[in-house]
Amino acid sequence: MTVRERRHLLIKRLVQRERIQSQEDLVRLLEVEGISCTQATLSRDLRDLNVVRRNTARGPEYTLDQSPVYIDALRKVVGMEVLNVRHNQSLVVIRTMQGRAEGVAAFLDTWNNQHILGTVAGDDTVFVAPADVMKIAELAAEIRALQEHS
Amino acid sequence: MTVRERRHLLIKRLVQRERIQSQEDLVRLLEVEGISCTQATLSRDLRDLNVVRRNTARGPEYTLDQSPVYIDALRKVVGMEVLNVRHNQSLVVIRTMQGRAEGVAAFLDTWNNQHILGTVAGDDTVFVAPADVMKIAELAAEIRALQEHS
DNA sequence: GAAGGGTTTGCATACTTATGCAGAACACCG
DNA sequence: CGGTGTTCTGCATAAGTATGCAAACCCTTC
Repeated sequence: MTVRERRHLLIKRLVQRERIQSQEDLVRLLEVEGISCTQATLSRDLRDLNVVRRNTARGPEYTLDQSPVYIDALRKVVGMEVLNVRHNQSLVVIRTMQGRAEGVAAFLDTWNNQHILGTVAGDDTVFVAPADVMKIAELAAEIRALQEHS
Repeated sequence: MTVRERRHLLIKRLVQRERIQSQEDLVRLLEVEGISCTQATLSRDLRDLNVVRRNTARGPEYTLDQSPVYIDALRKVVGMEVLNVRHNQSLVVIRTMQGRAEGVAAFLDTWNNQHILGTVAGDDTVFVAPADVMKIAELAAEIRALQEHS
């Protein structure tokens, strides 16, 4: 294991456990752990490690960028709840497990898919309004694709 | 609607549709849309709107910070799949809907909860190893709390 | 519509992060 | 080992972001 790899491991740990508000903060924390490097190196490390600087109520804070992880897990879970996906000329209708429609709709709403205008959920049925009725088959296919990941 | 609110709406739209690599980029895009302001104002807006600068393969890029949204949606969905949560002195055992254990475990793994050491999933059962057996009741309670959101 | 109090903004600049470049460290080979 | 190509790092500094302060703006109330 190279110096760089060891440093990366430690950065990942620190970033999850400590509140790090700047790269200089991190330089100091690493120093305490016996690893020394400059801010310039960390700038590159953080880029490579996919660490983002988010703005929390308590000021800036570096954290691992987890959205890609979350969305994958979500797809997995949601995919299992979807029983079938059908559509007519203007609406996609999703049948889900009993009581799961709301959860599936919540996912679709945050999915941020440009083809989705909006959703409404009953108990085991979700209506999805397409942004463009001409692309409705395409949208249905994208939703069906969710099932393939489960 | 105030100038500020209008600008915020537009920022949210732009940030989703365009590739914005710096606040100066955004100043220019807003200008095109007929809204003019300085970088300083945007710095404050982006903080307030919870926009983060992530490092993509194509360089820095501003996007809405969606992890809090995703995690909420996830909790909602996962909460519904959990039937009950019990524990002994060293393990938390979650019973889920048939076939849902894997999804629940995937969530727990990405949940990034310090009390969780690891998980294994069967078909309708998840075993959760606590980081510290002394805090196991606490961990079980946190997992149970997931159900309350659904 | 003037006074008063809170909010928003731009300016100037402090602070923070990113990067070109040159040298150091490393890895691979003969 | 010694040579050679690659990766990594620090330095100096460019590029980008945040912020104190004063002025502008925007409500409310009279």
